[in-house]
Amino acid sequence: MLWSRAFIPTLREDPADAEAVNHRLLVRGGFIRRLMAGSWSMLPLGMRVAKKIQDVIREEIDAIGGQEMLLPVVHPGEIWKKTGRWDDVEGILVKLKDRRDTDLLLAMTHEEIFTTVATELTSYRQLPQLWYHLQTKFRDEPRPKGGLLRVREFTMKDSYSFDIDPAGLDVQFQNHYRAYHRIFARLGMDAIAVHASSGWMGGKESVEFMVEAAAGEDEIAFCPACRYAANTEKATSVPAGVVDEPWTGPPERFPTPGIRTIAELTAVGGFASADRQIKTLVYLVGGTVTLLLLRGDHELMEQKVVDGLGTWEVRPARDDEITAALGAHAGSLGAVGVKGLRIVADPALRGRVNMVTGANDDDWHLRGVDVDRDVAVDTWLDIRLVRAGEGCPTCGKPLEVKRTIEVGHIFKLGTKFSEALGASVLDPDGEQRVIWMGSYGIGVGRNLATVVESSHDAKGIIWPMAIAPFEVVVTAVKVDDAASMGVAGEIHAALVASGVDTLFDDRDERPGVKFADAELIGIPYRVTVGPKGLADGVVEVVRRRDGAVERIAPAAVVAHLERLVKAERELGK
RNA sequence: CGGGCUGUGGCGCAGCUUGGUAGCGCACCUGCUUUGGGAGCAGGGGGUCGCCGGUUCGAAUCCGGCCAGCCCGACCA
Repeated sequence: MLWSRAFIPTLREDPADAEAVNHRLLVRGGFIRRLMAGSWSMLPLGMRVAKKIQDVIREEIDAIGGQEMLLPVVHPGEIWKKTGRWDDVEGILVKLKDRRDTDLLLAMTHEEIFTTVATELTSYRQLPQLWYHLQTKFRDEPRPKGGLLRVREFTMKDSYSFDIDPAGLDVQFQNHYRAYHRIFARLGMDAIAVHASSGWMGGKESVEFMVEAAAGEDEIAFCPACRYAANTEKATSVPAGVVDEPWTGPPERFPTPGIRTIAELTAVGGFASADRQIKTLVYLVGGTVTLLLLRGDHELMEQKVVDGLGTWEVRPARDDEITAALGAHAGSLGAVGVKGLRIVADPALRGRVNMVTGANDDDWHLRGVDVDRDVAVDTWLDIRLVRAGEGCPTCGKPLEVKRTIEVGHIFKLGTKFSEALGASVLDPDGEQRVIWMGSYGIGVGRNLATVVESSHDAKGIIWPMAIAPFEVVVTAVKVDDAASMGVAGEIHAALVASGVDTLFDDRDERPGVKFADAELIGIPYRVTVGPKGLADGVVEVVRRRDGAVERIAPAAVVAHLERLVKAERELGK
């Protein structure tokens, strides 16, 4: 490929609206352009990388028995009504109508349609099956951001497994678990598998694959000692214990004029450190006013409430709802003596005595509260956000909390979709058996972006060989020097002939421009050909990763690069 | 959905307070000189100033509404 003929619109300056590294570098390097919020055009360079990522994914999914298909991106609403998701995922699901006024939707995922295809399965002899496609999804995210990290329209590889029983599902799930690790390794990323909340997928068990990155939106708890890892939506930990000073009598009221926060209360009297307070949050859970109790220094993880109480309708109560329920304002709330409201308490409060909490009377608090004695807890439920430094739930060593990007997610779906859509087979005994399903997703663009987030420097992107848009760029320093253009052209042709993906920078630009562009777009090796080097009988091979330079005879350079490129392509395999 | 900010050639920005000929840098085109880390000189092309309405003799500028985008939060495989 001649650079002079290629459409690679690099920008000298960062786009003004770009914050995330991948956003800055992919736009500046001419890989992508924005059409609207959360919607990006893939330019030639971006498409080259995306294709290579897709090829890696195909190879690994094919290797575990996947069969590629392509399912439609516009679905009839009818099928989604059968599984309940037409109504359940209100918001990000885009609905439309055709000319006959039929309800349609834009696919945000493909469980319904793969399951519809699977209704043709009739016998256990046909199982297991593993089907996948690489297809567009559209999710009307409330807030697209971070370049390619959170978008509305994107390409995803999603695979779906079909088995006669849970044991078969386990096998396919494990196969994906291993295939996903291989995929991320080949993309040059170190992915951590974590237990996750399944969200609206409604599965029984799910594992997310997370890559550490500052631009990430998820946090995971991670134990360096035993490798325990979980999304903080689900992670548990052993908080440092607190030794309570004994208190025998009943709770005692004390005045706290103007005190509204945990921090302010710690200063009153010196007996109410945050870990000796009970934090009382008022929520509406499934329409019911619910008190959520936490240790004063702990934070609520709402997703745990959603998962633990089994409803998506979870929101903080409004001020008027709070005063109607408890007769006081936020800042003076407590659960002592409260009747008729659901009370959910975090286990870190269990057995605690001599605690401080609000008296449900503005400007008054209670001390000497014995949780088990004084609070009518309906449900003990872990609703606490894990923090760095707390004990690992499996080995007790201190946990780390890392900011990460979710690059893949695998779900054990069970029989939810097959039951709703009637996908079943006859077993050896002639009995009708509902098919056990799993679904497994990897976002192509998000992975592309995550590689950039984790592999770049001040000059630009550093692509791993496996997915670099080009593997080598041959840079002619002086295009009106016939000798060096001749040598550069020969090297380019020979590299292409030997199967190396090579770009020939034949543009009539100053060397500085050419070097800067090559570094920005992140090509792993640059061969610099110019009169100065040729006078010494050499060309230069510069490695993008660390800038290492080798001076080498033109006649030897092609074989040398071919060896380097082919070795690096295999990294991670 | 709440808070903050921004919309002016392809990109980055000034001009708006105090209404009166739309400007700068980069990029682009032509010529000459230059050429191993984002060149110099000269000439040139390109803008409904986000949209609609209002005020005014006159609006990029003032007022109102709307739209779009970014950041924080809520939300969210």
